[in-house]
Amino acid sequence: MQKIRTRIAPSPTGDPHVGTAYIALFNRCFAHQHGGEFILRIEDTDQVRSTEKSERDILNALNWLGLSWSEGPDVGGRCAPYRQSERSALYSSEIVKLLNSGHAFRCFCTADRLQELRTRQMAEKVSVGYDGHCLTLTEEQVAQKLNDGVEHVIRMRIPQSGDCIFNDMLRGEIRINWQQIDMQVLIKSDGLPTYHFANVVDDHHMEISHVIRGEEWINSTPKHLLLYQYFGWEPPIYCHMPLLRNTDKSKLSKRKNPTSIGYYRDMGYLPQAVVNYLGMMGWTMPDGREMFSVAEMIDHFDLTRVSLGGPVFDVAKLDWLNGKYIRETLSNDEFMQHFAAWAFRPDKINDIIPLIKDRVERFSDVVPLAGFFLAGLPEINEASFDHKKISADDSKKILQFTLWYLESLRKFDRTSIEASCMTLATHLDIKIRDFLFPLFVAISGKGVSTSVIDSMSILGLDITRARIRHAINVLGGISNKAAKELEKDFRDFAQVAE
RNA sequence: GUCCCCUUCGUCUAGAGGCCUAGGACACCGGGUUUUCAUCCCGGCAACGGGGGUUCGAAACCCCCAGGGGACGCCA
Repeated sequence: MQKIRTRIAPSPTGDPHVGTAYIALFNRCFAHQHGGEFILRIEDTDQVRSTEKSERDILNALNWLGLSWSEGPDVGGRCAPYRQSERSALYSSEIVKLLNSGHAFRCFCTADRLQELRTRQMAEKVSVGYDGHCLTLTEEQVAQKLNDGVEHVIRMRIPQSGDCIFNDMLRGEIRINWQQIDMQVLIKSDGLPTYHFANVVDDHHMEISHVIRGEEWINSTPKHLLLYQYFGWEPPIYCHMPLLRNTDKSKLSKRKNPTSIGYYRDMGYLPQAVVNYLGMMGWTMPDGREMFSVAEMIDHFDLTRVSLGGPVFDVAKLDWLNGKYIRETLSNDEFMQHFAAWAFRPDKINDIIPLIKDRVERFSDVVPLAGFFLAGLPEINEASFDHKKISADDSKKILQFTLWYLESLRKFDRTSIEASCMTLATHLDIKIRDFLFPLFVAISGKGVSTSVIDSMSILGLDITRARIRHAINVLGGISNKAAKELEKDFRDFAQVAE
């Protein structure tokens, strides 16, 4: 039997997401249970959004959770490189095969034409997709355009009729009509492959035997299968996992939930508790045990026993589990060590000391002054926001705008946070000291504390976001209607600011 | 809108046609232990989306409907 190899293929375009960890966990368990290998590949074909920092953060986060891999960009391996941006030569040589066999074609359509086409299809209520315009080009026309250096992409051909039938490990037979499938772009005009192309080429060359991924990919599986067929390669076995959900059942998102693994680390969760919790999303130990390690999970794992209803990520249950781990698995000594390592991270403490030193007369002043750096959500209520100039509604608006603005920052540091607050205060025509008041309350729990801008940069975006959101909720939250108006306001402002 | 996937307590889930009067856990409520609180222990509340079949028998199999979710990018 072929060796089992699975992979996690994150895209370094944002914070390390718990959904990534969830899929990584199941891939790793499946591979290891069968004596196979679990590898990590970075899918950074989006030049605009991919960042080195994000890649670093994702690797760190997965390592923190103990979800290690045997091959990857950091550890190498026989299929190196493991970063798609370093595999361009391979994609270039592979795409030529499809071009030569006629399974792929060059498309010179402009973004404008495509947009117009999409709009028309929407209006006519037919399914949207590429109309095959460039398929009619003669060889001479194509040669001419290439000669003229016209920007273009490469698309794949799709059968006109019939069904694509494939088997999903969990869901059985899935049948999708080819007419539903668009002539997917394989190579973008920047010369880099799209996910669909790079993914298939790499999975083949990296000998991936089982593709375990989120169910959001079901509809594009026909394209992937077709590529395997065009190349004459044997496709992997597919397994589409259910998606983690918000409380309202929508796909887990940072707008509604803390989704960053960094948040759980900074809030003082134990990595083994977080992984354990992810392991009980869609899966249970055969004996019903709820507390188990990854090693125990691997011993008893059965991928086909995954249940398909999208599990709601319930922080309350995670809290219970984490408490259980702290109480039942840590000795007093281990508790001390873990707590100290968490609370006194040198980088963090080094930044905090200068903020409090001038304000301290005795060491006993430190906790009242800096305790909020180590706390979760501050204990605040509506009255905490009483202010002679800033109303509760003003506070909500300031908090929400700040949150949106901070989330759009490429870099979350002192300087950019300060600049953001200044810009927003000016725009809202509020004095900066008044503007910062609700932020002081949201972040430190009090109207007076160490510099709130420094505090936010030390706490990091994950915790800052959670506290600001908590403050908005304490103030009664924002109704859908109000949110719409605020969003419009903010968009107008953001345009001016740019 | 089109297509695809899904559907057991509020939430995570057990359930492979008779062991189901549907089990466990979180949350919630009540009680006990504890100088308080928490922990811990005991108890309670609470679900098979609806309708048709198949079968001696359906939570489980089939069909229809409804609801939820996802996809429809030169994002992944």
